[in-house]
Amino acid sequence: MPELPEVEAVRRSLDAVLTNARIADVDIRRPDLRAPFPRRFRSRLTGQTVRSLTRRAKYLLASLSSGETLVMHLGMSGSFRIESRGAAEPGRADDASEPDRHDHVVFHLSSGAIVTFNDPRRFGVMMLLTRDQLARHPVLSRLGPEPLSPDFDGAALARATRGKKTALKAALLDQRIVAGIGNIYACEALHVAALSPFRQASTIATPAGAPRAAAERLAAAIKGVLLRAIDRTSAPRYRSTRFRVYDREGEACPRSGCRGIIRRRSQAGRSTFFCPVCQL
DNA sequence: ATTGAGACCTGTCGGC
DNA sequence: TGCCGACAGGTCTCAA
Repeated sequence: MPELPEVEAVRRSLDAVLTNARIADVDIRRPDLRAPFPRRFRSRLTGQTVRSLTRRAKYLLASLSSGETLVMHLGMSGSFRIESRGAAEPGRADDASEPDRHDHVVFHLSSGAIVTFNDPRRFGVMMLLTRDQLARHPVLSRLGPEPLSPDFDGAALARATRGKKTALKAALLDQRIVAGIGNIYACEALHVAALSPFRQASTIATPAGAPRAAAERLAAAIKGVLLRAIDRTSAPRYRSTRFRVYDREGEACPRSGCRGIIRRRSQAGRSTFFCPVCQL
C-alpha cells in the first residue's frame, strides 16, 4: 500500500490519536521486523508523550517528550489499526478485535486507545533516534526534497538529475533525488508528463543543469498525481482506485486522442507500465 | 560511481 | 481441490 500518499493518509488518521497522547505501554511481539527493534525499545517508549507526528518521504516520525524520535516505515505491507478500549464496562468485550499473527507492535495509550502495527511481510522498520542520530542518519539525512514542498520544482529536478545516465523512472525511485515516490506513482507521473520511463534521466535538463520543459512538466505531474492520491486515500470513504497506467497492461491509453495500448516492461526488477505512443 | 540482480518474508492469484 | 510459480505498492547489499 504505502507510497507517499498512503503514508500521509496513515499519518492523518494516526495524528488525532497519537499527538499529545501518553504511551502507557508497548507490546513487542517479536524481536525484529526488517531490522531488530532498538535496544530497550519498550522502556524508552513507555511513559513518553508524543509531541507531534510528521512524515518525511515514506517515514512517519513521532517526536517524543524525551527528545527522541520514533521513526516508522511501513515497508511493503505495514499498516496501523486504531482501537479504543471500552474502559467503561469491565467484563464486556471491548472493541479490540482478534489479534492477528502479523500484529507485531501494540501501543497502549493512556487515553485507552490502542494502536497496532501489523505487517505480514515484515519489510517495515521501527527506529528510535536521538536528535543527533536523526540528523546524521545515513538514509534519512540524504533524502531528496519533499515533492509537495515549494522547493521541489522543475529546476530542482533538473539539478538532481543532471548528468545522470540512469533511466528517468529509476531516478524517480531514487529517494535521494526526490523523496516518497514509489513504483506506482513513478509510472503515473511519467504518463501524465508524457515522458518515457526509459529515457536517460539527464535529458530533462540542459548539460548545465537548467530545466527543460520536460523537467517542469514532470515536477508538475508528480505534484498533481500525489495530491490527487492523497485526497482520494484520505477521503472518508476510501476506495482503492485504479490508475492511469499502473496495472493496466493491454488497455487503451487514457490520454485523449492517443491510440496507444498500455504496455508493461520489467525495469530494474520492477514492473513499468507505460504508453509507447505518447510517452517520449 | 552506477546499476542491475538478489535478498529479505508472506500472501494471493492464475494456470494446470 | 491442490500444487507451483510468478508477482506484489520498499529498501539494502553486493558483485560487475
